[in-house]
Amino acid sequence: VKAPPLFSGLSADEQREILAAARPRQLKPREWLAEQGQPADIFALVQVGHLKLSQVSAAGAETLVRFVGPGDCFGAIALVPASRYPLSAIAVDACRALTWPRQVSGGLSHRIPQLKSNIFEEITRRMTGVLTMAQELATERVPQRLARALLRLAEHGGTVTPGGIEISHPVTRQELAELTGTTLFTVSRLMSQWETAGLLRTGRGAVAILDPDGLEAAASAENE
Amino acid sequence: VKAPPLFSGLSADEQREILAAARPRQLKPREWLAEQGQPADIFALVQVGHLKLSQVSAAGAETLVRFVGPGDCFGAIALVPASRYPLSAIAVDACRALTWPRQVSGGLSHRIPQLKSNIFEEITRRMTGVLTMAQELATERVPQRLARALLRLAEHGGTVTPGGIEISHPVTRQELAELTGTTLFTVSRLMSQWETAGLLRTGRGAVAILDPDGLEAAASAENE
DNA sequence: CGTCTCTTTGAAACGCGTCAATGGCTGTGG
DNA sequence: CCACAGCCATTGACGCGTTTCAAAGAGACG
Repeated sequence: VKAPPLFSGLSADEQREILAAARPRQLKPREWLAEQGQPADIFALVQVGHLKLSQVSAAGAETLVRFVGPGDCFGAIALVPASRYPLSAIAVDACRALTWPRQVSGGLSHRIPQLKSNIFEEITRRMTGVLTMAQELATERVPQRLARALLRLAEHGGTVTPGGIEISHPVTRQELAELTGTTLFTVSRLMSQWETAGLLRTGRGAVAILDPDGLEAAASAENE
Repeated sequence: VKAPPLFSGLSADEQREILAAARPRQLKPREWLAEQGQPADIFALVQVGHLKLSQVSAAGAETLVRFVGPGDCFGAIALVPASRYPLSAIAVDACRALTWPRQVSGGLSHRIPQLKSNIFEEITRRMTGVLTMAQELATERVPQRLARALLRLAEHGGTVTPGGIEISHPVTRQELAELTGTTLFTVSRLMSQWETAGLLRTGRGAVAILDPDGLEAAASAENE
């Protein structure tokens, strides 16, 4: 496990102080770490496993915002007083995370300005990510959005194997659909098409990308 | 002009210090304040007029993210070292804004932690805004997205007149289309439909909402 | 008064959502 | 060890919402 970007620029003493204040937590698959609409109590850093962040609209539609893997943090909004989570965080596999209650994280980020800056930087990174996501939803077609989503998943949390880049956590068609703003049917159709074209391999809840460049081409192609 | 949320919780002295460090700037319509991809040099607070924040994708498609009106700030990313603007800021009408170069805003936010917290809070607010925007793009139909976008514009920067709530800056069909992820044709069709239904009044680059509740109903209706 | 930008409306094509039915993998209990 | 139940995935047919393309009208501005 390498040092997460959250700790960059911090002295060993500071890192120790932060770690000492953390409360480790184990999560079973499908267990909730945060619930949309509830007070934003904790800030968390995932060490092992993956969370999925999803949002349900007033109409009841579910959207998947992103996956949070080892070294990624979640819940920066907990640093803002009296805030509530805009989305829910659910473990997709067995998970270990460090958590800091609001009071503690607030105190730490106050005492260690560099930590606050790191979280600030992380937030702006996330912001540009969400912006490009919105951009794609607004302007691109389903095949391109799906291809890009797969490439991002592979790049962010993929493990390289002889058989291609495997996405290192379970992903269902339904989840890919919620991530790209489409239906599981369309996802299924596109992925079997790509599988016969030799671009990727799929299993139940698993995806491996064989030909990233080919997918990239599918992502930028205007017409099939 | 009332105090912007950016200054909340700051002492008069602190506010004076911040204002003293600002560089006022005048913008003509269509003038650029920031350009996507360029180093994020300045943080800005709009006093008069409106900016539009828009993003162009690699494919050349243009998306409108939001409008920035009096009291709103822009460019929090300038507080992050070596960052670049993820979008462009362009004046839609005559504009006056206070601007702080990166060095200055960085120093101020370092010296005045409350200012940094305010900007942090603003960022998280923007984040949840962009998240619901993505949510809507992913799950809702064009009429609902457009109705909501109009209601938001009216709520955020609308002026109440005897003839309804007017959106206080020029907005073209094209811009509404870029805001909602559709085409100006569809926007035009929907708006003339709503105009004959008595929900709103339109002119060239102007919109006034007559019946917010009616629009709200159109926004939540599953089928027409 | 002419030009440019913004807007309207129509008709046709198509992407993709929707519904329905089937098939396969996984884990569980007899 | 086999059978069942439940979840996940596949595939087809159909219909509707939107985009696309074309062409013309209406304000605004110099």
